[in-house]
Amino acid sequence: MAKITSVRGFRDILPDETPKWQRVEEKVREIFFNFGIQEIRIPILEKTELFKRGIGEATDIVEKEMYTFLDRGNEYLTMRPEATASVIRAYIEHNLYEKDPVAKLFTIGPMFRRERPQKGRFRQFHQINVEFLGQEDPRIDAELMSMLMYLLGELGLKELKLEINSLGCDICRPAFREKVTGFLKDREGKLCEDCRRRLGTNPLRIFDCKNESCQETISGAPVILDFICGECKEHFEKVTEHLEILSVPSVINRRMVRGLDYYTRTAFEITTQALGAQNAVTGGGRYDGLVQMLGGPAVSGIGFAIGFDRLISMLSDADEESDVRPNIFIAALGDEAQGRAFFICNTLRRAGIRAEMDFAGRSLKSQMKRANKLSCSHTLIIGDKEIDDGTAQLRNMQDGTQEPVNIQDAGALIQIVTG
RNA sequence: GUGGGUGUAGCUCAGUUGGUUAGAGUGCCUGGUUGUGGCCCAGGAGGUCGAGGGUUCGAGUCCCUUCACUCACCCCA
Repeated sequence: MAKITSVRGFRDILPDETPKWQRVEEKVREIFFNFGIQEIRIPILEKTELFKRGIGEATDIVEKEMYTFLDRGNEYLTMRPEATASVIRAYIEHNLYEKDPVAKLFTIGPMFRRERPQKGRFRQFHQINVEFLGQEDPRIDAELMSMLMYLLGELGLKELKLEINSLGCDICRPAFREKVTGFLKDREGKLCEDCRRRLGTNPLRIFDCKNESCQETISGAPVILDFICGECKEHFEKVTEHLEILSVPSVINRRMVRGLDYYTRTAFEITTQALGAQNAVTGGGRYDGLVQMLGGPAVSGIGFAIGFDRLISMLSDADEESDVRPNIFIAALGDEAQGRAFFICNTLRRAGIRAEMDFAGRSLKSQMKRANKLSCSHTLIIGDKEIDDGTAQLRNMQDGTQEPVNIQDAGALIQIVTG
């Protein structure tokens, strides 16, 4: 029979790697708890309309990357390409703002985008997502980024670069957009094919183009920071000011724009050299109009998404500490001893001790080898001799010492093992 | 969607100008002790050489097609 493989861009995370994921998740939860961020769990499938309206029809994500299908109920559904829209949808749907105008939420889970896979990019990938809703104060922006840098630092990441920019608001961005479009229209011939297309769809993205000629052209273009309105300007200044107060190093990247339409004012990105071409570990920003756009009240918001897979790939394998909890292997010789071992093994597990045994009737030597491989702290040896006198040999695998223990007395055994 | 690279044992990889039975290391199993792990030694299992077609007396090796993986563009986390 031919093997069935996983779907392209969808991968298995094998037992060797899962402890790393668990450790990161544990740390993340701990830090979020201290910052008062609560978990929300949202569905993987949403109505397609949610993302069209939330992320923007003209974005690459919606235009060509979503897993969208017609459900049997004749309704278009989409596997979520990001979490923010869903979190906001839930926030509105359950009237969470009536209960508490301020909400700090996180969610962790898989996202789906049908892109060509490469290093740090999968079709199913995982994000750690945080949304702060109902607070417009620039100190919130600073706090959010500060926490993020702290979190990544705690996880052991080094040489992170926090880049920030302001994208303006509904009032000042359209005017700026026109300015840029006008400027570039005059120089259209110097732009690459993609950028000429962007000129009509999303001209601000041209700032991100890596093509040299485009960069040269755009270098003379107006920059959004020079055009944002007074309020946006003040907001941005306060953000940088409070980042400094918290000693969070950041650089202003006047050309950074983001690929999702909902961002307003503060936009940021954290990059690292360690990831290859897909160098963004985290991206985020403010989205003051999104809640309303999705049918909710006028509530402002800011959030970010950490690329979980990318984060994991940056963590060295070396700093993974091995589990030192007590761990016993029960080596049994003969049918009767095996029966005995079966009972003891399961009793120990219920008493909170990790216990393993072998059912294949292997030689003692082979069972010892297995105990060693599983890095067991102890091995309990039960054979005919032990059945006869009601004791078993308990071997300490570190120093090789052995002592007899009463196999009827599980309590005494547990005591020795847990030391 | 576009371009480059790579497909040989569970894993990491050798394999010469095309030549007989395709190798190594590691992992796995067994033995070296009648009931004792790590180190060492010996043996064993494990491969449709990604798939399909072609050239040839003969293909892992050359050619074509295709698929997968991978890196980059694009875009993003």
